[in-house]
Amino acid sequence: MTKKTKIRQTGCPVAFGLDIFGDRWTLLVIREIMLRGKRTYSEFMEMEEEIATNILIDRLKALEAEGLVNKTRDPENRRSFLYALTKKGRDLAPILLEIIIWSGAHDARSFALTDVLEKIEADRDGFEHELRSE
Amino acid sequence: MTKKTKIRQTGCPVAFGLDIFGDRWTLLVIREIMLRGKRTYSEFMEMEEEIATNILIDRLKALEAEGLVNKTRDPENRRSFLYALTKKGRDLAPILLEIIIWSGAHDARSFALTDVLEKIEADRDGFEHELRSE
DNA sequence: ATTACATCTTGCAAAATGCAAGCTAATTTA
DNA sequence: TAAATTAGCTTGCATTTTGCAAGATGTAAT
Repeated sequence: MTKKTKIRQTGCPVAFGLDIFGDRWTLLVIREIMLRGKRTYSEFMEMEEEIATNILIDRLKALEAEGLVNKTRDPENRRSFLYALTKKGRDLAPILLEIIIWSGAHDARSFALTDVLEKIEADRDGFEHELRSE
Repeated sequence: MTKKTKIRQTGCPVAFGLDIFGDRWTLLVIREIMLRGKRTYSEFMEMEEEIATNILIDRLKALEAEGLVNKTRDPENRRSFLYALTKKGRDLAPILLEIIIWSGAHDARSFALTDVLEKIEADRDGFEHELRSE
C-alpha cells in the first residue's frame, strides 16, 4: 500500500479528516458501499468512474487500516470478500450527504442521484438514518 | 494552473463535488477563509500545514475559476489582493462542519479547534449560519 | 535610486495516479 | 481430474500531481 503522507497532524479536525479521505477516490468507494450497497472488490470495479485496480486495492487497504471498513470472507462464495462499513465509516454519511446537497445546488447536471436528492430534501434526517443503519 | 483532470463527469453529485474540492489542499484554504478569517495570499501561506507557493496559487486560481472565491485588490494596500468566498463557496460550510464533527468523534487529538467543536455541539444551526454570513 | 513587501513563476525532484499485463487461489466445467 | 473461469490482487512502467527552492514582477515606502 502506498505510504500515505500525513504532514497534517496539526490537531485540526479538517486536516485530520482530509488525511483520511481527502483524495480523489476514497469517498467514491464509500459512496459505492453506502449509497449503492456494493460490497465486493469486483462490484467496486464496476463504478462508472473507472478506478484502476491498484488504486482500488490501495484505498480498500487504507480504509481497513483506518478502521472505516472491515473485510470478511463471503460465506456464500469463498473466493470473494465482503467489505462493510464500520461505525466510523457509516459516520461519514452526513459528509456525503452535504456534498450531495452542495452539488445539487451548484451543478445543473447532477442527474444521476436525483432520486437520492429528492429523498434528502423531503426528509434529511430520515435519509441519513437510513444510510447509517446497516 | 495545473490542468484539472475531470474524468468524473458522470452526473454523480459526489463525484462532481470531489472534482472541485476533492484534493489535499482546497478545503484547507476554504477553512482558512471561513474559520480563521484569512483573506490574503500571505495570510494563507501562514497556515500550519505548510502549503507550497505554487500549490497555493494553483488552488486559489482553481477556486476562482470555479466561482467559489473572488479576488479583488485590497483598497487599503494596493499591492495586496483580497480573496473572499462567494455564495457557492460559503455553501461549503455544512461540509466543513460535518468533517469537523466526524473528526471530533473519531480523533482523540483534535484539539486545535476544540472551541469550534463546542460551539457546534451547543448550537449547530447557529454556528453554520455564522459561518455562512459574510 | 534602493529597499522591502506581496504575489506569483519556474525548474526540477519526489510522490501519487493511471494503464496494461500477469499472477494466485477458489471454484466450476469438460 | 485437467482445463477453464472467477475473484482478488500484484507488478512494472508511463504520466500527472505535488513539493521544494530559487527567482521574477509589480507596488510602495525610504
